[in-house]
Amino acid sequence: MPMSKELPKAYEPQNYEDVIYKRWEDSGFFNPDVCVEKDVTDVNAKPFTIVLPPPNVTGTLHIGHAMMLAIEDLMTRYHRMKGDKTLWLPGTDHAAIATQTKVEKLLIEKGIKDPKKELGREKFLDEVNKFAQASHDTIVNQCKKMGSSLDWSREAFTLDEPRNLAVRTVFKKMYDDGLIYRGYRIVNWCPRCHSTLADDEVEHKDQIAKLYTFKYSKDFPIAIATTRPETKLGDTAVAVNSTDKRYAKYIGQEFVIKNFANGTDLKIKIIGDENVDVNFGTGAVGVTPAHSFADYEMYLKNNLELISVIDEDGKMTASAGKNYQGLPVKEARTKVVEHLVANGLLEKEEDVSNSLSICYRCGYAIEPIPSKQWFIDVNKKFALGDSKLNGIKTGQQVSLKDLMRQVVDSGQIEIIPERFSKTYSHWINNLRDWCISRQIWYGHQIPVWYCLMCMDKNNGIKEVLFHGENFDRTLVVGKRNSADPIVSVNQPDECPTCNCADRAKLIQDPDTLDTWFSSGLWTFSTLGWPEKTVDLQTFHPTSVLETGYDILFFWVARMVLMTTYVLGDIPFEKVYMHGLVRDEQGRKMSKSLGNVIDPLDSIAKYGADATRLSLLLGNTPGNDTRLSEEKIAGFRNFTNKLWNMARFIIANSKIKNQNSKLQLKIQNLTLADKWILSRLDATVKDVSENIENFQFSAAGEKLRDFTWSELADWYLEIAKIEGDKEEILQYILQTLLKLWHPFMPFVTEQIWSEMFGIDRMLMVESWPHLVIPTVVEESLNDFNTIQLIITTIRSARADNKIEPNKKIDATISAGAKEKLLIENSAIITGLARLEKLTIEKKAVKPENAVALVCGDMEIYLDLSGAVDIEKEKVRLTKEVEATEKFVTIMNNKLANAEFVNNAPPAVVEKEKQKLSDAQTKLEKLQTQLNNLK
RNA sequence: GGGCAAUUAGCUCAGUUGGUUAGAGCGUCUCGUUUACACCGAGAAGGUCAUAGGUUCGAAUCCUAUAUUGCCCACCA
Repeated sequence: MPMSKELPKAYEPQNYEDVIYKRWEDSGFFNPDVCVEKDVTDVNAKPFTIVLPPPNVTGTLHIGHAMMLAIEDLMTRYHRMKGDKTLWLPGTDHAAIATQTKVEKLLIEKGIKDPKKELGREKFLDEVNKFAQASHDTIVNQCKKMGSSLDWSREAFTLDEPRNLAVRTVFKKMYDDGLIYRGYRIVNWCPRCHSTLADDEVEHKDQIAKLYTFKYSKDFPIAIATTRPETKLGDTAVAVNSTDKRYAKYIGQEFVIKNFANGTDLKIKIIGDENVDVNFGTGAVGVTPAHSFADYEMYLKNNLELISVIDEDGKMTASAGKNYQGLPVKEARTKVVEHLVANGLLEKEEDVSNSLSICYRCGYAIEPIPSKQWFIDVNKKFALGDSKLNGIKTGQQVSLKDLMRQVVDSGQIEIIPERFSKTYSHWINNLRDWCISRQIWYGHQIPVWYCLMCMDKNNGIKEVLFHGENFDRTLVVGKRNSADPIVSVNQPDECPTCNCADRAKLIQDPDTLDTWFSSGLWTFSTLGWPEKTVDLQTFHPTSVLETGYDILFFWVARMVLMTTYVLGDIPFEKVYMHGLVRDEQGRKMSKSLGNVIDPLDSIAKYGADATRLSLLLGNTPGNDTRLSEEKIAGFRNFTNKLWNMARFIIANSKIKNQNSKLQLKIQNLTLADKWILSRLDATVKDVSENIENFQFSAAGEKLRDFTWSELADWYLEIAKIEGDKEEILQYILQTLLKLWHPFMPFVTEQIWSEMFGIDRMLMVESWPHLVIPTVVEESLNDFNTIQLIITTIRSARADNKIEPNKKIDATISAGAKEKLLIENSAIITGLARLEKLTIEKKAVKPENAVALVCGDMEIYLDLSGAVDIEKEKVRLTKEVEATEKFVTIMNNKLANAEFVNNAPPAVVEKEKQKLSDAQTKLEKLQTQLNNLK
């Protein structure tokens, strides 16, 4: 492959990106089983695994996903180059409620009024699957556009057959261990989604509500306050604090209110409860066991009656009386209030702020209603099988909560940033049993069957068994004598109780599982569990789980729960949490605000590399970050800068380096060479460390600073002056491309291929190591001296408005540094644009020269009368003042015995050096100032 | 109501265990078509690190209050 020396002047990402991705993919190197011949072959290659947090198949990826992909690809590419056996495993999530809701909406827009009813379960699911497939394809394409080096051969879906088997297997195991149970209790119900929600799927929105204070009837002795008068039709008690002198005497009494609010009769028992706040409202609470979690607790404690007055559609039930039956809650509220007013029962109506519970998927108000549902018991103790958990023995009695808490407390799982560990612990402490059944069709159907034969032989107890539109809602069946349903991984052939083998009599629970049940298994279900696969053995526990802090509870905690329970092991060693991507004003990006940055647009306009950099740099772990188009454009500029640096180096290189096994000759290096190499080494070291420590932004910033401010601004310019640098420039460029590759894979790979052809891919090159055995501290200082001289002269030129093209003469009085300056005078002359440079040991000020202080040297510039003496005086005076101030501060500091005695000697020594430097400088400045006068 | 965070240059943010005369990018100003790059180069201006106390030889950094902002959790009816 001949070297192309004519690279285009500007880097145009769209000309290369797709081609490069295809080349990567075709190479097979995304798959860790495909080996690469490495310079250093590590037979014991360490596995490094990340599972991709599966994006929901509800649509397309947003910029937050792009950030996730950028960070994970960075880690993946870094570890791959380091020689680890690196797997980044892709997949998508069926996102049950979200996807079903979305498809329903789309079908309604298409003109189907009630999609579920009109299509039926099977046809409706066909529609959902079609949508999910299309969405999946878009997502995969977007991942590729971002340059994600995912191993597509292992792709998984939370609802595919292998994952379904994992779900069924875990369900059965949990049921057998007594951790899954079916119970009748208050659940969060979304009347719009027609399903239960887990506690953490409920969001809270602050609102101003009306608080009504009233009595049930004229004869009732206690007034109560409520924001939901319509629920009072289901009240069965009034709770007061037993220490409350006003009401204590009533505790234990029962009152009957005839035809409350023209609805129904109420039987109210007065109970004492310590949780009632004497100072809020009237100090008395109407207890509605069926529609309040708190009241439900009182119901259990006090053996009250439970009357359900709101149904699954958010409408009043028959129990509320026939005047209310079928009314939406808001209308019922109005009606109750009207009654209270009309009968003089309302004592007060005031505005209070409280929080409204809403569904996190659709925003609709949640109703707490009693319902029979499946739950996971998080407090029940069970014997843990094989334990690889720190501090928990095999066979030990533990609860799921114990497991979740222990692995983080013990440090076996590290959460980054650390503060999220606290949030996590707090959440676990407040965790209640997890309601896992959902009354929707899209998802893993619960692996439970009921035998109709057994149920027919009922003992007279009736209950509504199932929910759901399509299921016969009037199906009222008896409780089986044997209370246990049939829980099985696969459809049972016969009923173990009555032995009937008629499959038609065995009906499966129509409900599906919470989507997080299946995503909780993600780290091991994707690796083939419940089969004992090589993948599972090799890649589990995974190394890092990288995700947004917004799903710490939903997902991260659930994975910890499931994995510790099922495998007795942790799902991942580290959790790295990134923040949200916001717009330039700090607002959330949303379609309605029109402030969305679509990653695909950004890639099309600025390239995938620039898009990635804008998401990787300038932020810190766990903190939200603001993104603007200007920021992305800035990084586009940088990719172009790198391109042009490479263009320059390649164009000036005579070396046809086909194998890149470049042996740098460390002898015969100039000062600048030593400097840049030691800076490069330091950069390699810093960048590696930063990446290992999850400081991706810091890593990228250091790399950028090296690339732009040191390599481009200084060394490349020096290389033009000193010449004969092909070898070292090649070395630097190659190393630099490797370092940048995890951040911006496309442009680096493209440059690499311009140098070596397409047969050798940068993606699988070895991560660079250090070349200079020891850091040459002296070289660094010496080079800094040269830099300082050049900047000082440049600055003086600018201050005195010397034309950039006009060359001037300079004399440097250098003392001990004379030799150094003579050796590097070409650099100084070139970069400071000098005609003639004279270096002397002793200061002799030429005629018409302006004098500058530069460290412990003096510089005289022949500006041929261009100097503005007055301006120069002002400048010098300012500098004298600043230096004087500093000298004073340092003098005081060093005169302070306590500082000298207490501070570490190294610090004191450093301060002394600073002072003496400053004093030398001050003397010279003052002399110069005096000379001007 | 409880908890967590943030408050540093005009803007966006760094500042890793207390030892800096407090940094970067963008923006601003001045100058510039030097054959890698105007998606560029050179130079410059700009901050009493929210406020008030305290600890310390030494505080942007640790502690205590206060203010403002954001987020999370929570059954005050």
